Amino acid sequence: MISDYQSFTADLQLSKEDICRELYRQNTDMIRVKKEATAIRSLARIIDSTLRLANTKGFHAMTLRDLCADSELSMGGLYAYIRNKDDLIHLIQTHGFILTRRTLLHYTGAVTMPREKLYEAIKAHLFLSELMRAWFYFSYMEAKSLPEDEKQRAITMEREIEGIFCGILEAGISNGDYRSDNPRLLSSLIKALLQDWYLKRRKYRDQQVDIDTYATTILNLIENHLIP
Amino acid sequence: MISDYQSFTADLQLSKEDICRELYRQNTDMIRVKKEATAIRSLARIIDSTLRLANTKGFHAMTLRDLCADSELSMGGLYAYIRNKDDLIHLIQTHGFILTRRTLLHYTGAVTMPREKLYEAIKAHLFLSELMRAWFYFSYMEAKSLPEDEKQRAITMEREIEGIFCGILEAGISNGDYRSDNPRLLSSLIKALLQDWYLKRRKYRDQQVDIDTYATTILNLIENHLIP
DNA sequence: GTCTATAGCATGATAGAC
DNA sequence: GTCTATCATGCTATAGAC
Repeated sequence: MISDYQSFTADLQLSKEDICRELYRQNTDMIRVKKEATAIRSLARIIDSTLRLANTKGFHAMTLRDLCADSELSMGGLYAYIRNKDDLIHLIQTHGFILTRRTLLHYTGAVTMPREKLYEAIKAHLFLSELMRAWFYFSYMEAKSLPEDEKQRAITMEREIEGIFCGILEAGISNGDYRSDNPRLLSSLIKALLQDWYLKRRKYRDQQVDIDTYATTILNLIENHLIP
Repeated sequence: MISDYQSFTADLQLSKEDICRELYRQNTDMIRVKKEATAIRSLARIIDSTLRLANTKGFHAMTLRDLCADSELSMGGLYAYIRNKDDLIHLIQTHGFILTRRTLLHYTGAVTMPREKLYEAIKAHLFLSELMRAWFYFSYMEAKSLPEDEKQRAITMEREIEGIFCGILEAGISNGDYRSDNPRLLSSLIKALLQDWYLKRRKYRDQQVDIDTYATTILNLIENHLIP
């Protein structure tokens, strides 16, 4: 169970290194660097820089020269890790998918009561998107210009997440916690609210709304609607 | 007062031509075509094509050759209307601002009771974004890569809209219609829900949720929260 | 007022030295 | 394993014919 954002951050051994190791091993075909240690270090830098630059000017507007400058690699060096610009997208998306799937399932799997579970799912998604804001932002903003296979992967992931929320609402309706309503529509609305947190992060910072307040506000909004 | 989407569409004389005429007259410095009638016709085509292409592949990825092909102008012809690619953004943004401001003020100005006014504002925004979906989508997605002055204009417009909703909620709280709460945060959440309608249009089409249902769902969500 | 042709430049990608 | 140097492409923007 998650108590608040502080404890979540401590809990989740974010260990970017672990994920980069997995990334490296999954992509030995396109990565031509054989020494794992250096490869992992470079991959982390490449992903980091790409996310930063792409989120500022857009992925297409970001040139590979920009990326090389920011990640402190040469053009030749970069091309040891990717075959072309689209491979960058693949690396980044895979990296985010692994972490998101792992985290959401872990935290919602630990609870069974619908109301409690809804709160856990909201917090897990929100907190994760806070920690990985750059990835969530990238993934949302570049979705429309992804290569076709990546687009499909992204849609599947989206459905999976909305399915989690929808399942919780359905369970709550059938066990009488919630009144009868359209769970699919409501889970879409919850998702929209969760997304606004990382899409319009600055707005909430200006309003001095903190993440725990945001989580409870969403929960209250939904519960006041579903519990007469 | 707006009754439903059908009547709204009929009401609003969308007359793109009127707006293009205004656009033309406001931008005689950069438009080198002197015959108003042809200029207006071309402007409408240019804006239309730009929105379509930019929303598919992104504004930066859209080349001016793409645009010329789609709008049936030559490169030289196009450059009679703009000085550079950024001028396209200016045209499009101005065009949307004029229409949005005009519509929202018109429909919310006609009502005074907060609860009624909230419903009108939700409908006006939602219906407008449905009619002008391409513009709203463009404006949201390209916001981060706008030239600095355009970015400021966009932020001002955003604030104006959120201010309208916030004002309504505050009025409702102080006249006792709503219980006391954080109106600024709530108006941000309302905005997020309104945005999801045009950002994820396909999702709601797949769910077979129509626009009038969406409007009442948002209203109910907020009222169930604010009216105990 | 609109066209075709082209200048000038920045980009993605590669070859080959170290 | 990483670098510098270079190629081919495709872009924005303009010049000049009609």
